[in-house]
Amino acid sequence: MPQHLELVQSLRDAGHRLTPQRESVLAVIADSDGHLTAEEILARVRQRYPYLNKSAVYRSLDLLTELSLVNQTDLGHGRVEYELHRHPHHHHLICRHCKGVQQIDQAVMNSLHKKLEKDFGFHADLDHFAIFGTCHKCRARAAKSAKRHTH
Amino acid sequence: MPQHLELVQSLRDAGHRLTPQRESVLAVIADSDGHLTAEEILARVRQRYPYLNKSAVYRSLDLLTELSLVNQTDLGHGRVEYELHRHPHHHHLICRHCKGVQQIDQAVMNSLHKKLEKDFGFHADLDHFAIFGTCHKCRARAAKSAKRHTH
DNA sequence: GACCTTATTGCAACCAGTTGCAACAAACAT
DNA sequence: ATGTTTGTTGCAACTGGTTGCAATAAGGTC
Repeated sequence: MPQHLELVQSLRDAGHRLTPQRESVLAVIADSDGHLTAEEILARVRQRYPYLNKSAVYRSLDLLTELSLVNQTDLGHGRVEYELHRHPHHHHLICRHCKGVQQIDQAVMNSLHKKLEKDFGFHADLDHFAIFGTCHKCRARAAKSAKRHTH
Repeated sequence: MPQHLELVQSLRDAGHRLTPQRESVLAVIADSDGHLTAEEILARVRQRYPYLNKSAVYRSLDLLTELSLVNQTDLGHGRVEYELHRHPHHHHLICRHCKGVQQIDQAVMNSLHKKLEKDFGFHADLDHFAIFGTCHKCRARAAKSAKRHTH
């Protein structure tokens, strides 16, 4: 069974209706292996199904995210990026200063994930996480110019 | 020395100009102990300094965040919330289903923080983190209705 | 197949936040 | 004090995303 039909089945099993809009959005995401913005998804869907409103795209994406079929990631580019929820995941370290993005492995989160599960019964969506901070290059640069708290 | 003057000093030490706009924004945040939205900040600043544009507020907040004087948190309320960067921090577990927010202690992040520092030289802003996922109540509920992948 | 219920869509107005650019003013030098 | 430099602001237009509501259509029932 093609992947997106399997996903469509998850949708229906969860009690949601299958509309051509939703099916197209899901198919486009399943066909792509990278991140897609909502605008890209809208454009691609319209190639095969031109009757699509942007509200429907956003609403579909929110639903698919809620069902854990899709990941939403804000990499600080001013728009959210969407992709199929896959295993294993990776995460992103994003520098607030130089805007650089560095990919890191899922494994880094394993112990945190377990801890949240154990201590709080909370199932965290730690797949495809965006962590903001300062990369080692920018830290060195900042240390020079900052003479704070030395008075 | 009052707190916000100390913060003002950090601004100047980092090579930025001190404008009445920035000073007012910082003073308002330093005066409040909870989260403030940009709109609330704008309204409060205008009580003491009416000549303030919303762009200046957002630009000030971005700068203050970059200097680690302020935290920005997206708790899923549709707008970002701002507050003074304080120690020790806390974090939030936010349920995507019931939208419930649960506060957890900074300590949960300690080992992750150290690992990112050690392995990647990355200084993560893990203070005031928002972690989305599913709380234990909603997990139980979801397990019932989802018959996915059982075919 | 026709009917009914109610989830979903399209639309247009809206909201939070961003941007390009000309006008302005902090900080520094004279 | 005055002038110069250049970082910062105000403004208005814009962007990505959301919302309320009437119209539509998916999926179930007979």
